Amino acid sequence: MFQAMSAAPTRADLTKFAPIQDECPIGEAARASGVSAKMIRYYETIGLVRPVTRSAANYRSYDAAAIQALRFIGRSRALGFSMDMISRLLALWQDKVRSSADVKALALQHVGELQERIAELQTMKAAIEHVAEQCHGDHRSDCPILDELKGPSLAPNGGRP
Amino acid sequence: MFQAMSAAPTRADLTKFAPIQDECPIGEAARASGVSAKMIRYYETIGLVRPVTRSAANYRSYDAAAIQALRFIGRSRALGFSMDMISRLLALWQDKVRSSADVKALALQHVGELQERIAELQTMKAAIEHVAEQCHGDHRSDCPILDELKGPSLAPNGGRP
DNA sequence: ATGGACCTTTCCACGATGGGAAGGTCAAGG
DNA sequence: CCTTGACCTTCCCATCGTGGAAAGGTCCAT
Repeated sequence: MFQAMSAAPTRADLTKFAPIQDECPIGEAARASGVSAKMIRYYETIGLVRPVTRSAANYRSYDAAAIQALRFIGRSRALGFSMDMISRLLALWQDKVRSSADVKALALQHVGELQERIAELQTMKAAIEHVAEQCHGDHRSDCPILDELKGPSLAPNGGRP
Repeated sequence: MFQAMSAAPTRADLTKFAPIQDECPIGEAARASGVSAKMIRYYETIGLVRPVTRSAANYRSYDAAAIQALRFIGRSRALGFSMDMISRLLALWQDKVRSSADVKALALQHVGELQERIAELQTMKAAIEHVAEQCHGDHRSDCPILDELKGPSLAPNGGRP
């Protein structure tokens, strides 16, 4: 990569990033995609994105397509998709003959998982709010919140009547 | 610990757990508290709970108070409290002269954090549901969900008119 | 005395992210 | 030409809470 020169290439020519193809180093790709350089490298090591070409100085070089893939990942992360799902979404995205049904199924699965987590958190919140309501919340030490956390007191006689 | 014997103790006496004090090894404490043995050891290493006494064979020995503390932690975890908050809750619990106001403040802070996370997840969920609604979800490949993830297409002229 | 259930420590892994060190490279300006 | 500062590279470590597994010691019942 990095251009096929007809004359003998100078050192600068070899190490520079080719503006012809809109290639840029990782920092710029990070800014353009909203994904940190750290994460871009990480996504590469776990195989979420394909390794990009390197400059003569071993710098990663990103073209517009690579940057768009990173942006795709970034937005997917922001919507809470797991790495695993993102990997599948990326595959669908790049598959010209995908069915939108497959994409929708993934999205709805994620919605379901989000709803599950929301319900869990709401259950926690409601439980805490419930006991907190009954806590006078003043200088006194007795506290239904701590009683709730302590759990059912162990019957001293072992439960026998 | 493990009893002060008046006569010369036999080896069995030294290694056995004292039933007088209701002391038990970690497995039983785990069953009794609902916290895994693994986690009990972890809580000890991070200083969340005080190291318990050991038998002559170096086995951890839990009494009723220790088990109740573990149960307290387990229930707090189940309500989503962070280790840090649990540490403060434990301190309040064991503080005879606490103010219930302090407990309530912690609880309400946690409620606020839960609400924040719930709102985040709900935002994600709503965004996905919104685009998913517009996806026909059939054999065709064009898909507003992927369009959303892809993000705003880069203007080919760089945004200039 | 043997076997199986238990205990001990230590190390590794996850998912996703950040921090930092040590060393190479690039571009601009003196 | 050389320096400087911004950038790149790899590698290691930490997070948080949990689990798994290895390697070795103990306990108890048969």
